[in-house]
Amino acid sequence: MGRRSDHSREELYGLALDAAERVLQAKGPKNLTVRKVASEIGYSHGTLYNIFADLDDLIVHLNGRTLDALYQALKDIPVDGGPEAALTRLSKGYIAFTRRHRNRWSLLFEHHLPHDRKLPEWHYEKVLRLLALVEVALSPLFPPGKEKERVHSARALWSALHGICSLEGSRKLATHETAEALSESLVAFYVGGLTDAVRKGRYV
Amino acid sequence: MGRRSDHSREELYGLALDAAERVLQAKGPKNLTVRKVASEIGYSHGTLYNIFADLDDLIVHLNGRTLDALYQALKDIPVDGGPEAALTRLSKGYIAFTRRHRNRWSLLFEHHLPHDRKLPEWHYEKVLRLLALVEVALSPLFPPGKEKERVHSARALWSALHGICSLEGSRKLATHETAEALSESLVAFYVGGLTDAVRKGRYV
DNA sequence: ACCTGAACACCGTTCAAGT
DNA sequence: ACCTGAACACCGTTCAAGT
Repeated sequence: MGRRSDHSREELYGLALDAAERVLQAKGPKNLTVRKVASEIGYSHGTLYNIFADLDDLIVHLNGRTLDALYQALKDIPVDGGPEAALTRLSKGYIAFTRRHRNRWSLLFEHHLPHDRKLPEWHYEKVLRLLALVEVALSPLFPPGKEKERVHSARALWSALHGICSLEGSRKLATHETAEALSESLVAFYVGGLTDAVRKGRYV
Repeated sequence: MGRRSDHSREELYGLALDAAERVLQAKGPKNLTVRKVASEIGYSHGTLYNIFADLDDLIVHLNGRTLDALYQALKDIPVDGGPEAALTRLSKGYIAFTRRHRNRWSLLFEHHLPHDRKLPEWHYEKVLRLLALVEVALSPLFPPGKEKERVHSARALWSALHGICSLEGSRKLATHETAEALSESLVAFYVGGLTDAVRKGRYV
């Protein structure tokens, strides 16, 4: 056969990732295959290798879109009313996203590149943009000069929330505490302890 | 061909899981295949289906062993010196385990059964046994009658620690905070806030 | 009763051949 | 320049056939 040029390279890129998201959402990570994505967009499987280096590369780009979608879901959440209120709202938004997009969110964290390959720089930028939202929510607790401590707390809370959603989704926690309940108390006690430490001048 | 009975069914079960752990540790989850495990123990791949229902079933049993190994690694950690000290020691033990057995630990949490299948009861018992260690460490903070609140806190801390180790292992946190540092401050502030709340009679 | 290996329906990846 | 599909080296799973 040969060139069809029904779609430009950019269109094909978008179509492929749209199709990949549909397959992922409907059939789960195990069924996200090069061949299914190709057939979904009406091209042969070989064509996908013109757009992506391989399946790992396709997934990395798909995960980039998931990070963008997560940012869009969280970026307009108000951060007034103090750290605890702000972080509780952020957590609820995050939890809602993981529930609505369970498979996309799972793939984001459960897909691993081979050890000799690294994620592109833009992946980390997308993550940092999300972490910045947590840092803003925490900022009332950290005076200028304590940026490193604020970053540290944002990482800790982000990781903790990740773990809560991860175990809820995988149903491996052996009980039925909701992610909301766990994160709410975690945020409350963590911010409580942090506030107290800050008052005494003890950071991290 | 036919029966060899070089090994009893029980021996075969143990040999297969030993081999699976070796393959997993050396080559990662993606290379943990029925055929590689079978060839590792010198049997044809068909034989594994006499011992396990399928690959998922083999992995569930392998994960059971990982939970046992984790329990063995944590069960003798002293819980004296107060909740913060005890939880810090538990966290360090947990983190060390995830580092030493990265692939086994990843498979434990990243393997998912199809939606219509559920984990065996003994899996949850093994998880509960681990959570009980956290509950014991927390017990000085919870008087009799507050068991539900203690369970809740143990779940929250366990999930949070899981998230910290998970993101560290996957290198998706975009920074180089160690799991030790994150968990140490998390435990300190969480226990600090919890202690304060308890003093004021406010649980969960 | 247990074990084998052919057979089947899938994979990811490559690449000569076509337009 | 782009696209196809055969080819290859793998998978998981089943099961008739052998001992």
